[in-house]
Amino acid sequence: MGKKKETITIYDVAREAGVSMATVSRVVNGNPNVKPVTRKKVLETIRRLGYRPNAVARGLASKKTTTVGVVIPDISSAFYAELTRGIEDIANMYHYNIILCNSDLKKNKELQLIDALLEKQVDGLLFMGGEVTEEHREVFAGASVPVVLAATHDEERPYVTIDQVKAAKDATSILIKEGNQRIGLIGGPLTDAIMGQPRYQGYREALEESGIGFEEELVRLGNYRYQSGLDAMQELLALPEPPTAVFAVNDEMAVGAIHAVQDAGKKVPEDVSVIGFDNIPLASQVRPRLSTVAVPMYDIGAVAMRLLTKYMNDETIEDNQVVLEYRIELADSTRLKNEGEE
Amino acid sequence: MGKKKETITIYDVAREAGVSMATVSRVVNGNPNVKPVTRKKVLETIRRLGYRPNAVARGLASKKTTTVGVVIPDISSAFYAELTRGIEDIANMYHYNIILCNSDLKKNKELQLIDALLEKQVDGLLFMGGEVTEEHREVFAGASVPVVLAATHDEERPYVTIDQVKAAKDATSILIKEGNQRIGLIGGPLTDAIMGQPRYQGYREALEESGIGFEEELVRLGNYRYQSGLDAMQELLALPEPPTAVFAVNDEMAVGAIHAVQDAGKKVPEDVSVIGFDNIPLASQVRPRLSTVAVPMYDIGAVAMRLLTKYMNDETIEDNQVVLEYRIELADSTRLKNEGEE
DNA sequence: CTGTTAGCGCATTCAG
DNA sequence: CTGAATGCGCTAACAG
Repeated sequence: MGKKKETITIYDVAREAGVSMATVSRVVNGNPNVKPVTRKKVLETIRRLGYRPNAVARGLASKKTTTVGVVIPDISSAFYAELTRGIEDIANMYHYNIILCNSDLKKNKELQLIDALLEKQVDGLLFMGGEVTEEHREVFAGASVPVVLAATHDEERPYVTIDQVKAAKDATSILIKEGNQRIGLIGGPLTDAIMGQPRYQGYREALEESGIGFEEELVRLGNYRYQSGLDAMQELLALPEPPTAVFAVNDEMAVGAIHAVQDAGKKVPEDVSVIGFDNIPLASQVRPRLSTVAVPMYDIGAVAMRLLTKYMNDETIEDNQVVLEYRIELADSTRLKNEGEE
Repeated sequence: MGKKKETITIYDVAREAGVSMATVSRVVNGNPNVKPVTRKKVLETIRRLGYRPNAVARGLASKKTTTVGVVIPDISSAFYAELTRGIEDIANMYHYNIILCNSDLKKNKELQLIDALLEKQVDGLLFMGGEVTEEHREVFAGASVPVVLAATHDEERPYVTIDQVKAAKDATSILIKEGNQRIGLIGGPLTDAIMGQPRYQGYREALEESGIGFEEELVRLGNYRYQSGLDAMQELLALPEPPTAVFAVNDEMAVGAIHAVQDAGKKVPEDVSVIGFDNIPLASQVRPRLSTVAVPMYDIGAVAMRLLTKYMNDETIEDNQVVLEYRIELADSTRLKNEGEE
C-alpha cells in the first residue's frame, strides 16, 4: 500500500494526445472552446493513461481550492453533528469539500485552527463556537476569504442563527401558561455568550414580564450534559418548595431532569413539567417524549454554507445576517399540548 | 469581508530581511541549520509583514499536504460522530487536518468521494463504510497513499474494528443465561455486510450452539433507527408466543423496542429483557438504562488514525489489522447484572 | 550556516 | 479553436 506510481501529469496527456497542455487543461475544466474531435481524443488518452488532475497544483495556479474550513466546538455533540451534516450536504452540492476542526470552545484553539485553515488557503470559513471576541474579529478581518458564523452571532459578520432569547422566553411562557408559579431553570454557564447567557435571559424576562418574578433559588447551572441536568434537578427537588416546572436549556439536561423527577417517585408532567431546547433525536427517544424548542440545526448549517458559497462566488447577497425560525415542539413532558406555536 | 490583501510571500520576507528564500523557508520549517541571529531577524520581519505560509504551494513543492481524507456514512449518526472525534483528535495531535465526506453508504458516492479526495492529494485515507467491494479494492490499490479502514473490514487492507460476530454472540448469550427460551432479534439489513450480517450471524450461532435453536419467526429487520426498532418490537409482541428477550443490533432500535414493550403495558426487564449494541450516549440516557455491547467508538477512530500516521511516516508497523476489545455493559434492561464481562 | 537553482502540476494570458 | 510562455509560492538538492 502506498506505492509511488510515477505520477502522470497534464503534460504527459498532452504529449500522448498530440496537443498542448492548454488544450488538455481546457477539456479537463470543461471549457467549451475545444473542437469535439480533439476533446474526444484528449478524453480518451486521459482515460487510457489513468490521468488524475492534481488539485493542489490547480489550487496554486488558480488560487482556488474548492475547500472550506469548518470550526466547530465538538463533532460528537448531537447538535453540532446535525449542523455539520447540513453544512456538508450543501458544500457537496456546490462541489466544495470541508476541512473539519474541533475547537472544544477554547478560544486559543479556535484562533489557531482558523490560522491553520487560512494557511491551507480555504476559499471560505464557517465558524461555530463560543463568543466572538475582539481577537476573533481581528483574525476574521485579516482573512482574505469570507467568513460566516453559524449558530453564533456577531454584528460585524454575516451569520445564521436563531433568536435564542425569544425562544427561551417562549419555552418559559409555555410553563407559565400551564399555570405553574414556581418554574425552575437548569441553565448553562452564564459565561457562555452563545447559549448559556441568552437562554437564561429569556427565562428571566418571561418570568419578570408575567409578574411571577425571577427567583435566584430556582436557578441551577449545568454543563449541558445529561448528568448535570439530573444533578441540578435533584437539588431543585430538595428545595423546601420545589418547582412544579423546569426549563432546561438543552435536551440532554432536560432528560436528566426528567429522570431525576422519576427517581424521586414523582411523575412528568403531572408533578413537574419539563421543557428542553434543541430537539435533538434524544428528545423523541425518551418517555415521556420531551417537549422542546425545535432548533433547525440542519438548516442553520445548510443556510450558512449556502451563504458562504454566495460570498465565494461573488453573488449578490440580499441578507447576510439570517435569523431562522424555530418551533416549540410540545410532546409529553409538559401538560400543554398542540399550541403555543412559534 | 473577502478583501484581497496583496499576498505577501516568502520572497518578500527574504528581501525585507536581507536573506534568501531558502533561509526563510528554513526558519518557517524549524530547520535547525540557521544561526540564531538570522532566525530572529527573519522571525521578526515575518511578524512585521504578517506573512502567512501558503500550504498549497508547500504541498505542491513537497508533495505532502498534511491532510487526510475521511469517508464516513453519516456524521449525524451518534456512532460515527464519536468515531470521527477520535479520528480528528489524533489527526490534530499529529498536525494533520481531515477532509470529511458523508457517503450515506452509497457505493458510487463512496467511490466518487475517494477519487475527489485523491485528487486533492490527501496524504492518506480513512474509510468507513459499507462493504468493501472489488471496485473499492481497485481504487484503493490505485491510490498512491495509504488507506486504512475503520469499523470496517477487508482482508486486503489495514483496518481497525471489533469482532462483530463474537460480540453479537456474547450479547445473545447474556439473554440465554437469563433463562430466556424465546429470544427475538431486531436486526439490520442482511445486505449490510458490516453490521447487519455479522450481528445476525452471531445471534444465530449463539442460539444454535445453546440448543435453543434459531427460529425465523423471532427475527425482524429494521433500518437501525428508533422507529424501526419500535415497530419491530410491536410485531414481535403480537406473536402468539412472544419473545421474553430481544437482542437489537444497535442502541437506537433497542430503545425503540423498550418503548414498544412499555407501550404494551409490559415491563423491561421483568417481562422482556432487551440488549442493544454500540453504547451510544442514548443507552445511558433512557430508563431503564440499556444493557448493551460497548463498542469503543472513539478508540476505533483514534487507533485507525494513528495507524494511518504510521503509514504516512513510514514507521514500522507491527500489526496492521487491529481487532479492538469490546465490553458487555449490563445496565437495567436485562435481568443479569455485573457479569458476562468480555 | 546560507544562497542559487530548479522544478512541483496546472491555469492563464496572449498570440495566432 | 489551439499552442507557447509564464508564474502561482514554496521546497529541495546542491554548492559554497
